[in-house]
Amino acid sequence: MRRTKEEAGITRKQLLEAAVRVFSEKGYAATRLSDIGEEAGVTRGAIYWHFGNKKELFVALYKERIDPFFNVIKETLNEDLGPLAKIQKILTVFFEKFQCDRDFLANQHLDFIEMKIRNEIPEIRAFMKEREDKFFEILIDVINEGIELGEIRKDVDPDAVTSMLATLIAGYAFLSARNEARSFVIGKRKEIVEIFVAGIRA
Amino acid sequence: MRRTKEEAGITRKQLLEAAVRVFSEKGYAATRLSDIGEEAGVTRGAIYWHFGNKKELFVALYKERIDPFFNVIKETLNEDLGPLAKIQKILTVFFEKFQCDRDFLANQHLDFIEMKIRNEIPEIRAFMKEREDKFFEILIDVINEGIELGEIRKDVDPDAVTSMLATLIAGYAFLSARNEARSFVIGKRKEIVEIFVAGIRA
DNA sequence: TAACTTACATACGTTCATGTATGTTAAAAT
DNA sequence: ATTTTAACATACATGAACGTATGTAAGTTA
Repeated sequence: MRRTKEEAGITRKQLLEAAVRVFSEKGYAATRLSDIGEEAGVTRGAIYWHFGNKKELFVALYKERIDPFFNVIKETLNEDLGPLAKIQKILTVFFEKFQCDRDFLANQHLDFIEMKIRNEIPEIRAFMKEREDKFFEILIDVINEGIELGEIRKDVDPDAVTSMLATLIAGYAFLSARNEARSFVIGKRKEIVEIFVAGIRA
Repeated sequence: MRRTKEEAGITRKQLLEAAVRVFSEKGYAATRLSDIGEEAGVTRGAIYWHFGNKKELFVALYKERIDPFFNVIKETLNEDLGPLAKIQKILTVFFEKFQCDRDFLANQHLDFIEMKIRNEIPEIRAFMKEREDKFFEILIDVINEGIELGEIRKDVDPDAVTSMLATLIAGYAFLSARNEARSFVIGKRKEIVEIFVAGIRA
């Protein structure tokens, strides 16, 4: 039964992918390691071999998945666009990701779950905070730039704009995750972005 | 040990109150009925007597708690205000409630939990959808009124405004629930409302 | 090719929460 | 006053999931 290193790597990946699906469907506490094993076509033995235990599987998963999430922002910021257009695009891209990329959605769902077990795994807390802080920092810079260029109202608080962006993303993610058989909120993403932009445009 | 009917009613209430606290702290799967019992100063026996089992306890709790939630909106809508001011106030009241009223936040937390166990309890789904649909209907009317009165831009989609409102509420609730040691998003609620209103004002 | 190790599978023990069955006491009912 | 029953507490049975210990066959190294 002994697999090659390459094959073992594949199993590991399959386990992580299975874990995203099961965790995001059932939540952390309610998923059994046997569920994940079945999804991946192996037994729990494989999980204990690769990750040690349930908690560490989750942490590994979380760390692996969260960076691509933030990279969406980085990529958008590197494009050749004005500050306001960048802000607009970030929201748009996020919303579209939530709608199209089911894996991405499941990933965000993990964040909700993580909320619950955050107390159990303080390690994740710091990990997440670091990235969020950086995200906020960069966005505030962009908004300030927009204000200087006269694209964004001078009387808005950059912190507030960033906060609102975070609120919209979190809210949309939550409503998407509920997936209330195409709740019509999901269909209005373009218009929501428009209203947001109208609210800060100079 | 036999209590009077009055005393039994009190125990029931205390059980529900304990349940909100424990469920919202630990999540559905991770809370033990003994936890709730301890919080309420009784044993699990009392829970089984009053509610039958864990699932039905949650359903009872959810149904009892969700109506006051929507009543916040109703009350605001009955006030003597213009359409735009009503919309603004609804958001403001929600945000303030989330910040000040811990019980209110806990209720919203129940909604997060419900999301995950929804498949197990289809009964709740219809219950919730009914109320949300009504909420949306009323709001759309208010927005249309605002458009007719010239308070709100003629070119915004009332559905979109309502969706955005729901998104902001869900997002703010989520970020409040995370309670990231007063994440500064929470402090920007006034400004977020202002930006939203600016985005739809005629 | 023999010895060793990897990558799992299988079997086992233990914990722990649920639900149920039964016990108990005091309030209602008669 | 006695009987009944409501409102729990206690004890128990069941099962599920975790983690661990052990088995094992195939790769890897010497």
